This record gives sequence, C-alpha cells and structure tokens, in this order.
Amino acid sequence: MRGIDNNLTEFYEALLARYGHQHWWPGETDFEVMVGAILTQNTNWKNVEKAIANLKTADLLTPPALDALTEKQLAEYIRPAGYFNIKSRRLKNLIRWLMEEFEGSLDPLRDYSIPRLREELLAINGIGRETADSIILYALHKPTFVVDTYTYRVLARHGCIDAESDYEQIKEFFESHLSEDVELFNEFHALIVQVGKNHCRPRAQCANCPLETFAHTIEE
DNA sequence: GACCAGGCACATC
DNA sequence: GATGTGCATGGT
Repeated sequence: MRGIDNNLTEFYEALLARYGHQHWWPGETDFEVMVGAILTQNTNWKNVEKAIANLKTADLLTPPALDALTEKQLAEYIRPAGYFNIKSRRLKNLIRWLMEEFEGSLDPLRDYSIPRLREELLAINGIGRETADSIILYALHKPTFVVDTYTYRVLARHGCIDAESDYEQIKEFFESHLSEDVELFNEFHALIVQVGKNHCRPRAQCANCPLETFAHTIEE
C-alpha cells in the first residue's frame, strides 16, 4: 500500500470539507438498514429506495412480517431494486436466520464480537463480505471498514493500492491506519462512494479528484 | 442503445 | 485459485 498511507486522515478531512456529512445509512431502523444492504447489491440506491418504500407502505419492514411472505410475494414488492428473485431469496435467508436464532430481534447481535458477526453473516447464502460489513457497521454500529467497488476503483486509479489488492487487504489498510471509530468508518466509506460517483466513473477519466493531491504529494 | 449502479454464488477450466 | 456468467430494474 502506498501513496496515502501517512495522511489517510488528512484525506478524510479533505473529503469531509469538500462534501460534508453524508448521513449514512439512510434508514429509519436498523432492520431497514439490513434489508437495504442486500437490496443495494450492484444496484443504484434510487432503485432500492423504491423497493423499501413498497415494503414500508405495506407495513412489512419487520422480521416477522417479511417472514410471513412467500419468496414470490416478497419478490414483487422489491421488484424495482432489480435482481428481485435472487434478492428475495437472500432476504429470506437473512430473515430465517434472525427468526430461528433470535425470534426476529436484533438485540442479541449487539453483544456479538465483530469476528463472530462476520462469521455468522458470511455463512448466510447471499451475504458476502461487503454486505456483511455494511450490516455490522451501518445496522449494528460496530467499527468494521466497508470496502466496495468505489473504494477499490478510487484507490487503484490513483496508485494508492496495487491493482491486485483483495477485499481483506484494502479493509486492513484502512483499519490499521485509522482509530476504531464507528462514526469515522461510517463517514469515510460514504465519502469514498461520493468521490467515486463524482470523479472515478469506470470508463471516464478522473477529473479534479480530491485524491490526486494526496497521492501525488506523497509519491514525490 | 449502451452504460452504469453502494455484489454474490456458482459453473467451468 | 482464477476467470466467466447470470441475475434485472431504472436513470443517464
């Protein structure tokens, strides 16, 4: 890892100054955040909002309510989020776990360690590393750093990480250079997504990117 | 019409 | 272990 190692915190401060607080994760309850974490897999958040609105309007945003639906019924509610059949199955997997282990309550999870949570969540079919970490950070408010395609793309574009760095390496990079702070991890990830949307689109050249200054300065 | 969006599991080599 | 593919709607 190179480039911004020594002033990752300065990079964070610059992003915050430029974009302000992102107020993640948008959601009224921790359970809603969990549901959103699955719905947003490879999907624009705007589409997820429509699906969440459907569930909310039907008063279905609780584990027991979703547990009572068939996979087919749930799929119809979440149709706007795309991949609705597979996501319905994934949501049902998560809800089945919550119902069977904790009778639909999230409270027992709040006492779990991060490694334990990660292990349990990753054992659920349809929940991968990013979704697990998003749930742990944004729904359960525990300090684990979330890595996504934006994180990878933004850092790789500017030579801060090797192109072959994997999820765990990038996650470890952030966690080892930052204090274990839920609010910091929350905001930082959200800000990186913001930079990615504004400056690091897949096929467009980066323009006026905040990271440029940092990567460049350190490498000289 | 092409491209993109806050991934993941599975098949195949 | 790496690489390819299906899943799908909606905005630009």
